[in-house]
Amino acid sequence: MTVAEAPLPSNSLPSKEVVLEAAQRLLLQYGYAGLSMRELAKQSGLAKGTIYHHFPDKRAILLSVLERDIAIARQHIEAAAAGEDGYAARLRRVIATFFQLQQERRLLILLALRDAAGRDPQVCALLRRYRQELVQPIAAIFAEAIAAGEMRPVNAEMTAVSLLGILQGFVAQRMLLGDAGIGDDVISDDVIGDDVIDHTLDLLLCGVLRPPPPVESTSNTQPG
Amino acid sequence: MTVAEAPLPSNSLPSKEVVLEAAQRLLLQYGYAGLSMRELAKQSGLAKGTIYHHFPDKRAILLSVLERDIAIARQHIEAAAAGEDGYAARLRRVIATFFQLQQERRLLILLALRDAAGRDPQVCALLRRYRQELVQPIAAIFAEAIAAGEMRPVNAEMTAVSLLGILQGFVAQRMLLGDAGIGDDVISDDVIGDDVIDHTLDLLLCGVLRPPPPVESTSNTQPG
Amino acid sequence: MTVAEAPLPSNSLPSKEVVLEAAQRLLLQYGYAGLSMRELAKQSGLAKGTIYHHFPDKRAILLSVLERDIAIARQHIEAAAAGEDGYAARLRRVIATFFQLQQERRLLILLALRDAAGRDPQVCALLRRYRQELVQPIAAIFAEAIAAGEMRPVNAEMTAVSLLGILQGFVAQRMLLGDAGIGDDVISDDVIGDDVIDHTLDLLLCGVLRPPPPVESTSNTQPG
Amino acid sequence: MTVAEAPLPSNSLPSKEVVLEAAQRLLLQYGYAGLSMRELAKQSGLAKGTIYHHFPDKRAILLSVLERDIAIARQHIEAAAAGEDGYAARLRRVIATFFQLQQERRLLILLALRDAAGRDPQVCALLRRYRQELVQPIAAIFAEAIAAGEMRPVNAEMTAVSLLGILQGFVAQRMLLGDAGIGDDVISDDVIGDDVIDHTLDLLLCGVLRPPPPVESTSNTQPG
DNA sequence: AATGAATGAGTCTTCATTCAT
DNA sequence: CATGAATGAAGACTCATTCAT
Repeated sequence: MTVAEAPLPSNSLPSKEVVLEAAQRLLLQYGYAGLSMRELAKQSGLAKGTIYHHFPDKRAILLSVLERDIAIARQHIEAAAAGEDGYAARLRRVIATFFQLQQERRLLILLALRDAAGRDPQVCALLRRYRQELVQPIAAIFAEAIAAGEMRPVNAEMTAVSLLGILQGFVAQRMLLGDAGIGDDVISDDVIGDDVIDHTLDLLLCGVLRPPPPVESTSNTQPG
Repeated sequence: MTVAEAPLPSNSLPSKEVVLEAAQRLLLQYGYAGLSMRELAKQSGLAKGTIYHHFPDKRAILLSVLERDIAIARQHIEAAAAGEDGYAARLRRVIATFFQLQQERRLLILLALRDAAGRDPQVCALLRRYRQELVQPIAAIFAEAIAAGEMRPVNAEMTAVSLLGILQGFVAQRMLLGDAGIGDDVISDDVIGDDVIDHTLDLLLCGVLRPPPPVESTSNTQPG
Repeated sequence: MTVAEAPLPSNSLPSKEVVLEAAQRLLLQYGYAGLSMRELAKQSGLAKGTIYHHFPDKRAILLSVLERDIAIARQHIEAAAAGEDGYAARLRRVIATFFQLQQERRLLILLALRDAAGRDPQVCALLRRYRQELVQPIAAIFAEAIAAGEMRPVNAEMTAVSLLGILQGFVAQRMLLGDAGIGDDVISDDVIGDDVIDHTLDLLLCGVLRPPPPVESTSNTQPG
Repeated sequence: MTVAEAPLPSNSLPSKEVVLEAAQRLLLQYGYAGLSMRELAKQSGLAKGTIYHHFPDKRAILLSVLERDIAIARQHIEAAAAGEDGYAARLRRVIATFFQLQQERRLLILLALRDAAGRDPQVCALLRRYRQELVQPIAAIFAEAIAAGEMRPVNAEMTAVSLLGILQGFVAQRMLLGDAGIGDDVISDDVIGDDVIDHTLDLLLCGVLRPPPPVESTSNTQPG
């Protein structure tokens, strides 16, 4: 433990990181109000007091976890949204990345974090930032495509929010249907399959309506 | 206070209902783990012991609230989804009803209820039922429309889940952006406007892609 | 315990009183900061939670103890200060009463209570009231005597404060010199003797200076 | 910060002194039980561990503060009590010095220190010594004056204790009445005025009783 | 049906203290 | 001489729940 720390980088994470890792897992399972410092200490392998050496209080831990998640999520989503290939391909990457993040890092679901978050303005602000940093790169794709004349002039931001809603909906459904229960210790490995990705992209691009019979007009199918 | 309360049976709700009303509000604000029996008693105007006369424990209260919400939600959504008019009109009613329910009854958001729900199989089962009872009537619309040849042969259930996801996404966004914070005492009265409803229906029906030039073939618009 | 509560009035004190009794003893021993709710519960024979059923928090217990002490102290001191006999006799009663209160009820020493009291404006206010209610009846004696021409025109209130200071000084000395230590479980029974009372009254009345060569008799000025 | 601090040895007090200074302030504010090593470290500008380099434990800090206070107090009071001038003048110096010490050094009030002092025999012994070293030089004045026939044969030690009690009483009153609260950060600068000093000396010397109808002059017995 | 006193395990947090560096 | 990570007991206080009335 004291000698040659280099070869064991995974074992000797700085305590602060260990706490954050455990905290994210527990937050996911029990929510903020249900997160017990005692349990967090146990799972971190540290004494209760030690946690308070690194964080002033429970709330600060939530904020730190959120901050970290925001950074990771933005980085991945932005990378997925970028690219010079077609808009459909970029959207597909975003969708796949979202599901993958959910499985690998268990991030984002924190979007749904509502306990106590509801009362704390600082947490609310972070969640808003969180959402904004996800919405923006996706909205940018739509805006570009619309400008390029490849998409209809829909509201780019609303559309991005809609896409994120769809994705979140599938994630929630999977967690709910998971046989082991939400946030179980044993994380079910079943990824959200390609069928869901295909469906989502297809729906987003084309909608549900029959493509208009290419010969005559069907102009009145559009509402509003 | 004790005498002559009989003549007002309609005004003084049965205690059980009073508790459920208060419980729903508190669950919305603080989540399950954050729901305190003491606070529930105070808000119900009853003694703590009295609550235990009506419910065996805290979990039973959650279950009752969920049951009640399920009934109300199903009833409204089913009514909105029914009708002999066009599919677009029925979908529009569903969308509007969802947002309205959210504002009037504050239901549904419980979909996102995650604390302790994660550990309790009975609560999980209820949430699954909840979701199913919302998805089904919506999926039925899609199935009908597809059978009638008015919609493309998409996966009806996935599409219904997608629609619910979009709706939930907008609700979450509104709560997050509300200046008063999530679950605040003063519930912001701003409904989700017609623009959101229009956008959602339009996106769902038509997708984002440019409609193919109505003269020639549009076979290559579908991705994959 | 349930039947015939009358014959055991000392055993079946209402819990609130039991807590206050124990709290006063512990406050005396350890001060406010040193008062442990756990210890208080143990000494009260109640569970920790039960105490919080009767008092909202630790501070409220201090306030209640102070309130009770104020009432008792005022009542005794006022009774001692009243009377139609000579001023010296009344002062002597006040002095004796103060020492007796100290021994029997262990009150007043709370005058010296300084921990956390220092920070809490409400506690400070109570202590000021405490002091005022002791000072006033004593100062009244001096004021009367001065008006009657039986005492020199000294500042009555300052003189009362001075007398209380002397008394407090002897009490502090006795506690400090007590072989068992301050606030020990075994309360030393040695009262502050008549010699101290005599000394105090003599000093207060006559001062230390040699009386000017007496021309006439002044025999009745000296108590005893 | 680490380099070249040597040339300022007078400005950067030895750490031990810094700790004692901070400790005295905090003891005054919060008492012993309320003194937190964390806060002490912060106010000392040192790490918690460093404090334990200078003192074995918290109790030792209290003892050191007391020792230092005793030395300072004795030195000042003895100097004030000494002198070849009249007894009244020497007493007046003692009284003024006491109040001044209280304001400048905030010492002595520790006399009232009761937390944990009550349980620790060593601390009790120190407090007894403290008191003794204050009482003795004052009692000596009385003893001398009595021997010289300038004062009545009162009990010199009891009288000294009485005087200290009066002084302490005024100090307590000032702290209690101070608008800023006991031990506040902003120490109110208002000294106890000359009126209090005059009153105290007058009362001590002459008592409250009417001086017997003066045949000859006794003008020089009254101070001021 | 309703109450409020009572409980003990639980909450988050701070404590004084140790120790390797 | 100095640090900061670490600790486990203790701090005040809340929890869901029980029960006699």
